[in-house]
Amino acid sequence: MNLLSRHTDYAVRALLYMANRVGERVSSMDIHRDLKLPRPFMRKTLQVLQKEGYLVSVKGHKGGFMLAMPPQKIRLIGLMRIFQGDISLSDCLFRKKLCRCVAVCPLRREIKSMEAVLVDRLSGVSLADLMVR
Amino acid sequence: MNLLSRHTDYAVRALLYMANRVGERVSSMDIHRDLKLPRPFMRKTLQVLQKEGYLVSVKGHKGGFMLAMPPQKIRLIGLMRIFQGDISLSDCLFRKKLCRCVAVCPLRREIKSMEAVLVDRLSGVSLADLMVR
DNA sequence: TCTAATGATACCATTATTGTATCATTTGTA
DNA sequence: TACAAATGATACAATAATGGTATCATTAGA
Ligand code: FES
Ligand code: FES
Repeated sequence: MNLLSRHTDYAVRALLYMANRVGERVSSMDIHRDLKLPRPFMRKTLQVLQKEGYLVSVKGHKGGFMLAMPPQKIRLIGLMRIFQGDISLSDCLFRKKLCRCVAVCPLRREIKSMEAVLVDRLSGVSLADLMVR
Repeated sequence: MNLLSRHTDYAVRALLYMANRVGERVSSMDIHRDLKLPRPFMRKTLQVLQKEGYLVSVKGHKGGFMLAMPPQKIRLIGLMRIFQGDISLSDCLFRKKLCRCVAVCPLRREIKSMEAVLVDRLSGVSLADLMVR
């Protein structure tokens, strides 16, 4: 099971890269060169991060990106939500609900429990945590 | 996030249907008629269930399927494993690992914890549980 | 003014999932 | 015995999600 999409994956890597170069302007070219991520695709990732307020961008020659907030504030769950939508498991695991009334569903408590744990664990992870490796 | 594939979904529905008709032979046509599942596709689902030992099949005229075990023994996690493979979150959430050495990864404990909860919760759910709705 | 960068967007490719069709084989029944 | 109704096996097709490329306009430093 794949919890992260490429966009999320690349976002973390790119942000991590920039977190290690605070103060510098980092271009998509830099990241591409050093991290070997497919440039045009990852460029879109960065643009989204900029729109979402995670990055500050400077256009033009010698332009590039910089973190818009400290690594402690960037949390994995936030990035996942941006690129993969809400990680809710919804009311029912099935495509069309199985039980007459969701309120009586014997699976509901399990579903909510799983959901809570996932969100909780992922919320606990910040970019800063990943820097200390 | 979608935890169940169509095959798993259909498997549960079909098995549930049969669990309510113990002793009878249920054909794919019956299920199709009553549950409105796409027949050729769901037929494959049934064939897999047969191969995996969940169903006994009888070929020929008036043939069909029957549960090969009591509903208490059929667990959601088992069906998921068959149709969707292991639900392991693997060692690293990322496509290529982020950390020098997985052993030092700060995410590992979270990953394992999430995995354990998922498997645990899903293991707790049997077909019998879903019948009482 | 040239060049190297981002912004925006349209398009393409790949893969996974979902679904259909077909034919061989089996078996109850008229 | 022939027919019909079922599964077994398998190949094929459609769809959707994901991943990736290309292009052009705009911006700004040298
Ligand atoms: S409503 Fe979905 S399993 Fe009960
Ligand atoms: S090895 Fe994957 S995040 Fe650490």
